[in-house]
Amino acid sequence: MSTKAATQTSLHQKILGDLESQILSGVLPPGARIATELELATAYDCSRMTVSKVLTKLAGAGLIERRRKAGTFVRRPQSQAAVLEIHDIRAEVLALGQPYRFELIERKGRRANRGDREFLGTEASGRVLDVSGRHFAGRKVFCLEERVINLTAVPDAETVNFAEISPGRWLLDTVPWTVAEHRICAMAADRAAARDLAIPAGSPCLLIERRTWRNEVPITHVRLLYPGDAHQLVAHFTPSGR
Amino acid sequence: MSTKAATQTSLHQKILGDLESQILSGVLPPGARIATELELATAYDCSRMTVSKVLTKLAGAGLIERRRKAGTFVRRPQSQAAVLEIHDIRAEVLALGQPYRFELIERKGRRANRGDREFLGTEASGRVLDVSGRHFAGRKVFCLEERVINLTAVPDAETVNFAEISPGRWLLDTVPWTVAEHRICAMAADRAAARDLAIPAGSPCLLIERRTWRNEVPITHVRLLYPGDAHQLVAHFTPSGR
DNA sequence: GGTCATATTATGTATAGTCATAATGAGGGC
DNA sequence: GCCCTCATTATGACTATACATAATATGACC
Repeated sequence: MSTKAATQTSLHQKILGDLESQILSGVLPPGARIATELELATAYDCSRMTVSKVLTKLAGAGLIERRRKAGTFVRRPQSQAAVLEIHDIRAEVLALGQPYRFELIERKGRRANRGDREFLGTEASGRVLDVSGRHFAGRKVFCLEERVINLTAVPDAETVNFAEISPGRWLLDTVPWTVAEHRICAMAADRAAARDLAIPAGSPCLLIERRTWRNEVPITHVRLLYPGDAHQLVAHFTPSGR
Repeated sequence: MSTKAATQTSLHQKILGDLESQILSGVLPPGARIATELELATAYDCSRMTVSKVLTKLAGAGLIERRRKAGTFVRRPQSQAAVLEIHDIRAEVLALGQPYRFELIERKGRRANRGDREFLGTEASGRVLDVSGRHFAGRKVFCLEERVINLTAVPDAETVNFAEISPGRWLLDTVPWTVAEHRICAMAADRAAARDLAIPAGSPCLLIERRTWRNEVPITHVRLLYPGDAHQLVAHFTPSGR
């Protein structure tokens, strides 16, 4: 149609913004039917492709639902999903303006036992590496780490000196994960944990368990224990992905 | 899997899958330059638009970075981000196969005080509504809720009977949020909380604080206290958004 | 009046081009 | 050498079109 005067914001951005704000402001309530691609295309005086791309993006962000023949509908906000950023511990400590240090407590290779098998799956007769250590922020213990590494998947781990580089950091650089599962809960520090964290036994702690895979192959299982109120996870959410 | 629909996966999906696995498997390491759109288009014998859409999607997912003239590069996995699903408490309890009940403890309107002001911002002289209650799973207390609702933004809340519908559910249906911020930490139950949760004082609890806005306007601030080990947050992550 | 085939409609995928924009690199003038 | 200009290049935005696919609406037939 019109050889558009490309101003600062692209038409794509404009349509996206318009629809987004209409949905979020309630002008288009959940369940409402949005104009068809063709109607929007004529309304904005552009081609259907442009509108289609915008709607595809909104659908990907979960704001709308598209059904062939039926049309496009505003989705009811259902399961609230928040993007939780899990930072590298070293970066997190440095961001607080404190000096970082990792201290290795123990490190030993062994055969996988019954407990590991649940994570490692059926083909579970291989060796694993136990690594535990403490992350320090200044003089205070920031977090306690207990890790099991699947040596079948990551044989190189056997020869790494984890006193120099924390296992989390090394793994992240060496074998990036493709799938991760986190479990977060509160628990009381048992005697051993209390000693390592230098807090009273029974104090509340935040436990983050993370299991990571790389292409279906289990890589590592880590338990991070943070002393109670000292640590906070912060998750931020804005709909439609940015 | 062998349904009629699955006979031909779209070219879009194929290219996306190919690139994704090449990046995740390390064939294309971080920093590596990906073939140009035109090269990929000829390689897959398709138009540049198709390749471009795939790359746009991968860029949106944060797997790659695109720079004009320079080309497209594999991004170094940086801040690990996990998608944390925060479910509706009622749905969560029902999913456990337990009967759900919400019990209102207290409800009272008042003027915003200094503590609220931090959240409500400068224009803070309005009224707020304090609501507290308990979510039950069967006979056990599932979670304790303390909420502050900004009555300036949601005047209707004043007349709702929260003994019938939990404030969280009502707000979700009435004023969907556009931005939410979560803070998660562990803390010991104080005497009042211990009484309401029917657990010993000092037991570890998981505290989730959530503040939500709708178009820059603060809506509500809620503290959810879960008895320690009873509750787990589960976050799952797969790169490139599905 | 109920069932099946068909037309219609709206989205989904893909093409082959145009023009715009940003960054790089090469050459020219001082 | 250094700065500036200009051509090159790869992505970015968009068009107009085509055909595929899924779901609904319609109508013929028994």
